[in-house]
Amino acid sequence: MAEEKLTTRSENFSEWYNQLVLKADLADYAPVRGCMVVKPYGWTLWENITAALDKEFKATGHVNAAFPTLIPMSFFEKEKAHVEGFAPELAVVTHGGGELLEEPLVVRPTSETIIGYMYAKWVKSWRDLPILINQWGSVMRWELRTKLFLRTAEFYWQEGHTAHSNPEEAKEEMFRILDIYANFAINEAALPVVKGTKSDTERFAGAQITTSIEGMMQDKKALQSATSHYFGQNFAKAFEIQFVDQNNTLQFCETTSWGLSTRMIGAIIMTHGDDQGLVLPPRLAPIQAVIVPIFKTAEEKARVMEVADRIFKELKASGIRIKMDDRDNVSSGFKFNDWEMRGVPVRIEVGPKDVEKGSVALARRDKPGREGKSFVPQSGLDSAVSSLLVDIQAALLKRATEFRDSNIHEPKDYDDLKTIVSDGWAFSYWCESKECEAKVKEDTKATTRNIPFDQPTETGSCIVCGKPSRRKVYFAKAY
RNA sequence: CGGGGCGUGGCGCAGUCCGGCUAGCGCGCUUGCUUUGGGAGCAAGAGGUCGUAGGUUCGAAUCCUAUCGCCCCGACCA
Repeated sequence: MAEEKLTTRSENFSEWYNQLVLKADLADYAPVRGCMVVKPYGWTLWENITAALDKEFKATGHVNAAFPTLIPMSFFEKEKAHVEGFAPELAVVTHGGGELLEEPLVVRPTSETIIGYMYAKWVKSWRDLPILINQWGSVMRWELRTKLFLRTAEFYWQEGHTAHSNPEEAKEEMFRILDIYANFAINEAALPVVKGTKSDTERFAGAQITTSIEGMMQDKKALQSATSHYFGQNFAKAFEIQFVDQNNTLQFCETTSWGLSTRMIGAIIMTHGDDQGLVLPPRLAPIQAVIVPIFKTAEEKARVMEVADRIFKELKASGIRIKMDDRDNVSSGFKFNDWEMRGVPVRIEVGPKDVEKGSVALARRDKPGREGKSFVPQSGLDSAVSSLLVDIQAALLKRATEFRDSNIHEPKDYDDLKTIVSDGWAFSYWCESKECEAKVKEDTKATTRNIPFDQPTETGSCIVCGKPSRRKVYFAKAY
């Protein structure tokens, strides 16, 4: 329950975020360092996210399965880059049943290895391909610096793992999924994201190509919101995932993996939230509209509740996720603030005056105060609320897109780049060398986020070294 | 891992330097009455091995030793 004012975003963005997560009732700190409890309200939001994605995965031919949490340590040593990437953050089980284990077991930080092992068992012929499996679950990475939803030791996600007979099909899969992520982010979460390819240094451990969607948070830092990887034959060779093709030749598979996590919730918070609290996109909000009845006397209560109950039933019947706040131990003013903290898109106030006039007060969460409040007739309220939800969804995307666009700049020279990334994203030509990337990071703490797919046709020169460059990249400080 | 800070009712803190009666305060919680259109008021209550263990002392939240944990700041990560 919300009881006090939030630290404002301008005072301390990080503190604003920490307080908001707790006060909006999304999650709480668990007794184990770096672990979180996702509370029912936060989990319902996650369920709405998973439902939308799961539908798209299935529509594109994927099926769900479950692989074990524990993975033999030796599996990680089979792919060199993979083990080097993940070794520092593995949690390892050394004992079972009171006995020291012969081989330590890793609590999965991601499942490429065990799934690769299983795929090797399952794939014999080109007829077995492609394999398109997704898993919903949690993974563990021993993080040193944690933050609820953005970086916790254990987090929830989906990981898709596919095996194909040729590189074209595998790459197509990688791009198909990235599109699903981007469309989800834009259309469901109202997050304007950029799609692109990661640089060599930012690539996933063991991948040949990593693509990502990147969003800009209100502090102008970038947040990688989902990734889709093409592995080539790296994991197929490490785990001997082989098939006999139509010409009776033994071939290695081409594999991919892709994931989207509860970090998405962090992106929603930091993109849409304001100083009153959480602001949820209507399509994902656990509660889309809340009714706050207002009355003084028992006689008023009877009249108000009759109308409020009728409205509740009507809106529910029209498919709106609606909540009646009939608590009698807190004031109406408290309820207004409370639901604003939780980010409910629409509030419907019903008081004695509304009963007389046949109206209600509608307040939209994306425009706090008087500006977002209007008085509408009770008749036809279901369609009024439905269209308001659509308006809010669109307004959130528009606002976030304008914010992002007004904070991406093209630097004239290297000094200009330094200035830009101190408070925004820089978009510029880059020669794609590790050296220039490292120099920017050292000078500014900004990293390359991704190289967007949409590129100008003409070439340019690297913003760091001046060498001829084919593509532009986003530089930004990132979470 | 390096640097800084903190452990006292559910939460936020005071008290610790300089040991002393029954460990306080705010918020929240319970009950009752009055309230309710932007974070209500009054009254009466419940709730604490002072992180843990050991030591010094007539007496320890306070002094000593050890230990555990958490938060913040610096190198990797969805």
